Amino acid sequence: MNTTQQLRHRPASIKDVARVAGVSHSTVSRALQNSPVVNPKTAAKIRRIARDMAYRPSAVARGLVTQKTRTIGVVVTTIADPFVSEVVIGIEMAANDSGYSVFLADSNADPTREKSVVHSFAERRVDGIVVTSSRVGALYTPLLSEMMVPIVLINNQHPGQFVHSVMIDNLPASRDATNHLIRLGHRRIAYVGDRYGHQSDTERFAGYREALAQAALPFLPELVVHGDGKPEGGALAMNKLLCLPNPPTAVFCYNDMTALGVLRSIHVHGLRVPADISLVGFDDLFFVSYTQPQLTTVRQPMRQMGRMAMENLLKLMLGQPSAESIKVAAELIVRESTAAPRG
Amino acid sequence: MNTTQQLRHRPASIKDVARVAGVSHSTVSRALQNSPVVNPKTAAKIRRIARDMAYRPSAVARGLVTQKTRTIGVVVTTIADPFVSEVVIGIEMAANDSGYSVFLADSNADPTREKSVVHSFAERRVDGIVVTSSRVGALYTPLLSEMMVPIVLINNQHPGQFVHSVMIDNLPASRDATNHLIRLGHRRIAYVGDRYGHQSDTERFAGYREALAQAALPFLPELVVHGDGKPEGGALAMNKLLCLPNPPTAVFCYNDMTALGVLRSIHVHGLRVPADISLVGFDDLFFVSYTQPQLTTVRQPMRQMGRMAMENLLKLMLGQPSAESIKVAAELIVRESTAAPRG
DNA sequence: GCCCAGCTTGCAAACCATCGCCGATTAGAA
DNA sequence: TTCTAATCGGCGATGGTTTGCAAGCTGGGC
Repeated sequence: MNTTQQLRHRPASIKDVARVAGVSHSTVSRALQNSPVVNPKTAAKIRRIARDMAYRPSAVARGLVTQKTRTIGVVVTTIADPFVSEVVIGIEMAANDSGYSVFLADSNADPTREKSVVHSFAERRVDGIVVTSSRVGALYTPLLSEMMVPIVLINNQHPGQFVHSVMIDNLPASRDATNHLIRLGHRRIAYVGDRYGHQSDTERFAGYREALAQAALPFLPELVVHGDGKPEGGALAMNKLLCLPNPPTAVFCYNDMTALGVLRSIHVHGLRVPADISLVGFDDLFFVSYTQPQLTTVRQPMRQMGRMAMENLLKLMLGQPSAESIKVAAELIVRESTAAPRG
Repeated sequence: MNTTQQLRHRPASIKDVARVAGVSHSTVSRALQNSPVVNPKTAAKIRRIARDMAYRPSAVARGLVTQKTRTIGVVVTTIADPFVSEVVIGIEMAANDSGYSVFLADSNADPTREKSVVHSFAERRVDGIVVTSSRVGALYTPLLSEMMVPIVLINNQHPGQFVHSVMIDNLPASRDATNHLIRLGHRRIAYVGDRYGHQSDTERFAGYREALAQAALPFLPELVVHGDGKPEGGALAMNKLLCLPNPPTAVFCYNDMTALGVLRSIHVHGLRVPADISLVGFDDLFFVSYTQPQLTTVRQPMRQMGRMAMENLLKLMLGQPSAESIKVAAELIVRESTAAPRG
């Protein structure tokens, strides 16, 4: 049952390899880095021995001398959010392509956790940080920049010279989505937002208003409600809308998770999508092509955004010039959940 | 735009703190570890100075001398799978509670990636590894054990003294789910599995057969099809079942992702759940309470399983005795997608 | 007034790699 | 044969911590 004894074994060090190969440890180091100064035959021999001994250079020792860990930290509110996990995949793939490993930390939007996450990243001496969080706490950013490490924010912006960002171009995306509903003939279009104060929400809301204004439709404050970016909040918010004396004929949601709850609420009230109410989401998460009906939504290239964030971070870490803020275009995906209003 | 200059700044080292405090660096080290041998007044002073200087001990230097990195590696097929991300949350929370950081790596079930992931974990000198993968490649496990590092597998088992595991108790869970359908009066119950050769699939299939046998129902091979653990595969598999001259009246799926595709396929064919066909999933992912209808499924305590894996790993790393294989019970959650067969 | 015990604190080694610098070996040319 | 230069490889410092050991200082007991 207990295997402690064998597990205590130390991995081979560069000196072990050197001893076996009959050379100094510096030569081993150079040979394994394909340095041109070491004799090809010696190098080949060393490499063979290293392979046979299953030698793996210690990244921790290397990190100590080079002062670079080739490690990045990724902070997310929760990896359980499908949007977040898609982004993380993009980050991780790009990181791996460049030989970086990623530390993952969930903050759960808890200030205490956020603080401890940042501290732990600081102690680990990560070379850079990517933050995917709908909200970058005021308390939080100074902490981050104090580390003197490049940071890239996803779908969030923050003044500060240490902090770059990759964002979806919310305004036109949300304008397009709202326009789509307007063109179908809807006049009472609701907006179900995220919690207050989140930047993406503010921008998407602005796009919604802009589209209404351009179509000379009145803005009706009672048609704007707020969820929590999750299905539960969406359902609750939709319940409110359905209690209105004159409910909306179409609903534009802050994101797909919210739309999922909204859809449920509509069904529970015995109404149908899109016959009674049209519905548009945001993100294009995997499950929205499997809801009944399939959801019309705004696609964010999540993996690509993750990749771009990492590539931006890489430039930052190498001291190369890079864009302070990258905006990426979203795409409206029309599926089955939107139609002309009844009558 | 470019901030290289300031970013090149080095974080304070223990010697910097020592210089300011007018003591040796060893005293600083001891003071910050609350060692009882250092004078309380000196310790307090050192701690204050360290705080003011925003000193963070370097985990990399510490790792080099202690030969422990307080770091674990987590390998997953893909973090985009909601089952996986829930498990990872559990792992991460438990890891954080004990001061461990986690390296995340997606393998995408690609042997080349798997190999490079293991190598990178080896170089990083992780103290332990958790693997959440439906399949632990034959190629893969020897690589892992060669590292001489404790490993915990989730929903997977593999002979080997280095490898422990946390598993859902598939057989009774799947028997219960099938029995639920049998009790409702179904006699033609299909099983939509994962790809061949995955252990969970084999066990869930066994539970299904056992329930049929106990109820003296015939086993009908044509009612067993295989997806890929994802919605796409589920939809394809269900299409096949619906082409049968005598299609099933109920379907038990390997997992919820598969069930999502199955549900879609049923709708596309103009049939309804549960009126025409009953449907049972497995996992209880967040979205199955938001499908139409809400899915009856088998709940796996995913976060808890992640936590247990980490706690088991912790014991292993400390050389404490620990269970080789932990089985956790699943729970059938009856919702709206199951009913008595028509007629 | 002296010795010794017991607190504190400092010294130095060790962990494992990288890399600048210098010395040694060898080959080639004069 | 000897000198030069090129090629190859070793020495040792370095990075930031932990920790065993030794030494310094203080104060108490005789």
